[in-house]
Amino acid sequence: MSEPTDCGPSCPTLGATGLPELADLAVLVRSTVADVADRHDLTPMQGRLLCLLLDGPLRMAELARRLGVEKAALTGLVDRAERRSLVERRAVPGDRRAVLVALSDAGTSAVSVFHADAADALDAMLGDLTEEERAAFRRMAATVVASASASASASAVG
Amino acid sequence: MSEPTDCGPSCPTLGATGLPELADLAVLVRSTVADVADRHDLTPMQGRLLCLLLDGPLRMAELARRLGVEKAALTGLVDRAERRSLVERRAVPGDRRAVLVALSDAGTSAVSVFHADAADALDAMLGDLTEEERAAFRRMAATVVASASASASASAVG
DNA sequence: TATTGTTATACTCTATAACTATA
DNA sequence: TATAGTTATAGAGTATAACAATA
Repeated sequence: MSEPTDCGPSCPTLGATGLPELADLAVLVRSTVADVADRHDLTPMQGRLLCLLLDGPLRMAELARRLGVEKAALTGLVDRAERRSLVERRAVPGDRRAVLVALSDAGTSAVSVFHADAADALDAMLGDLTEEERAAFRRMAATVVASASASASASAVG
Repeated sequence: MSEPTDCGPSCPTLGATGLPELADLAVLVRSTVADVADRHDLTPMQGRLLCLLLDGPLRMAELARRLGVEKAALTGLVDRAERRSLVERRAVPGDRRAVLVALSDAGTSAVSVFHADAADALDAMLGDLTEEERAAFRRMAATVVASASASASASAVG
């Protein structure tokens, strides 16, 4: 009989989901954010979409790129968000093919409370770590995300 | 005009997805695991399902609980995995209502390579951290996940 | 011709409610 | 009656391919 969990000295321990700690953490973060979104009557994806628009309107193509979905999928996401009056489509002066997606007033209100609550919930998730650990953890998370973005850009260029 | 990203001294910086570092990290982990699953012709959810069965067969109810989905949703997940010959439904001696879900031979092969590749990919994701940082990071991730599981059990009991 | 976005289609994942079979 | 699981239904999210309009 094989022993699936005994895969060598560097084998990541099987956690709650049978995957490495990092995968378990991601599942936990996801469900935490999903709960917050749910309390604000948003889907998790709508939460992400609205958060991306906090800094200003974006074109469909750019939004799709940042969300990591195909443009055809984004059409549906924006359709549903627009139907719920969270965002609006605007024309781009000078290019009649393009579409700018912007937060509506309702979307702006919704996303500010959602963003604050999500940040609080994720903060609370780290409650068992010391202040120093939390800071280190966030810094390392940011490092990892940044280096991943960097290699993504690099492979897109090269 | 409001400045959505300026929400006070403890405001988590808007990252790649407009959410805190932890949310960005979760998105990154998710997409990394999804890529690995895709290379093995699995959906990410099938990957999780199979990993949970690595330690042995589980009942539908227990599997649903561990995956964090409703039992009705699990029926579909198991249907599709069974249709692809990754898992099989077995009878539970002594309770003819119950169903045990077990890895098939094909599922066992599939999950071992998937699990190893996912672990490697997540390891590689931490490549920009030092050895000590990686260890600390994994330990903190495990702590956070464990304390979340603990409070989940506590609220289920109390 | 190339680019921007939408439509058409098909799937996975998910929840809720109603149901069947068994305990 | 209570529990284990399925069926029915509806909707979100996703990809691929084909398309329209504009550049």
